[in-house]
Amino acid sequence: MSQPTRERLLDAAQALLDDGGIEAVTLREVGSRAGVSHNAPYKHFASKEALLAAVAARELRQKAASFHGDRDQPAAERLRDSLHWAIARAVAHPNRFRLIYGRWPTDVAAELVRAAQEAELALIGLVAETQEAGALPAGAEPERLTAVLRAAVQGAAELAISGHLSLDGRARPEAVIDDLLTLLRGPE
Amino acid sequence: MSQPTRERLLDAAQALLDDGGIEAVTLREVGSRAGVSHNAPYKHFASKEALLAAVAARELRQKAASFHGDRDQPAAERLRDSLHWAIARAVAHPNRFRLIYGRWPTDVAAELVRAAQEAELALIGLVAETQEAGALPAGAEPERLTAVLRAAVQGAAELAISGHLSLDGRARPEAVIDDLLTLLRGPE
DNA sequence: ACCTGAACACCGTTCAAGT
DNA sequence: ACCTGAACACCGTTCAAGT
Repeated sequence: MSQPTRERLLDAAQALLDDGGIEAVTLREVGSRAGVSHNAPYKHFASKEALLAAVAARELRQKAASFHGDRDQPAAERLRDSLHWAIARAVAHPNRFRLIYGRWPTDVAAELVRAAQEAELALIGLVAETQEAGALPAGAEPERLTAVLRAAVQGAAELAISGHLSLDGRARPEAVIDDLLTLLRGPE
Repeated sequence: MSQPTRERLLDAAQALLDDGGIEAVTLREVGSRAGVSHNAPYKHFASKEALLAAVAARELRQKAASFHGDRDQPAAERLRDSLHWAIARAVAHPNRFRLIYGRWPTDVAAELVRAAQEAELALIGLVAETQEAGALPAGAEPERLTAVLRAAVQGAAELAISGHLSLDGRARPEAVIDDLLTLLRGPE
């Protein structure tokens, strides 16, 4: 109750999103759960879409903040942990994942990309370290190698969430990433 | 006009989806474009969701049908073409792509997975052929190698569509797949 | 500065009725 | 078998008004 209304609105929207998907997020229910009327959100957000964009941006910032890892661990392990963490997060909160990468007007999409930049740069650094440690091909540009890993993580997470990862539905998305890392490490 | 109403409803829904995203698909507009009333769709589909599921299934079947390729080409080229085609299709019709892999009740999701099985099996066969041709690691199980490639394709397409593929937005998703294929081919 | 209640246009769905 | 028009509950958004 001591939280400001804006934060309570964000929390309520996120909880509704997690529980019932995007169509469960109505301003009337958001307002009700935050203890205000159904149009009080308009005093804090320009529209329902702006409220959802704030939820998405908050999730992206939290993702970026978790990309530091133990400095004691080898780079290859930290990289693997980071990629696994991203997948676990997507599987744990699939509707947030869908929200972030869903359909947005261009200006909102640009803001979300900006919120993801910190995590992207941290990942590129981790990939470069792993290359130096000999656990990834040294010849490849870190940016391009990172793009390959990010695409695999994104796709494995989305296929797992939607049930398309394997025909029997038993394949685990983390195993796909482990296979990729093993294959990239090479035969030697 | 000679088309049955059911087909006209599907076409109208797909056109609205392509043009304005999922929120532009209203039964009133679908009916109007198909030349019927706003609730005539209920005589052909149980709900709006069932109509959208039929649009998604149709798109998936078309995807499967395009996975044969020229028998004259080497397997590695056919594989690369198939993966590029899947990405190009997603970029050309991003809202159909989002619809297919979006949030569905479990029974609908299962039906969509079934509609994608044919394409999945064809891809596994193509990967196995490419392994035999020496353009992919021979030691890996074709199913697991296919899962890696599918995840990368899915993720590269989604990141490209949402603008998250690269910070400057100039990276192309097809290049990510080419990089992956080159890396997997190995240093020899 | 922040909130409320009424109102408006729009939507998915149901239902009784029509051919 | 296929379709229509009215009706219902619900939604995002706007607006005048209140503290």
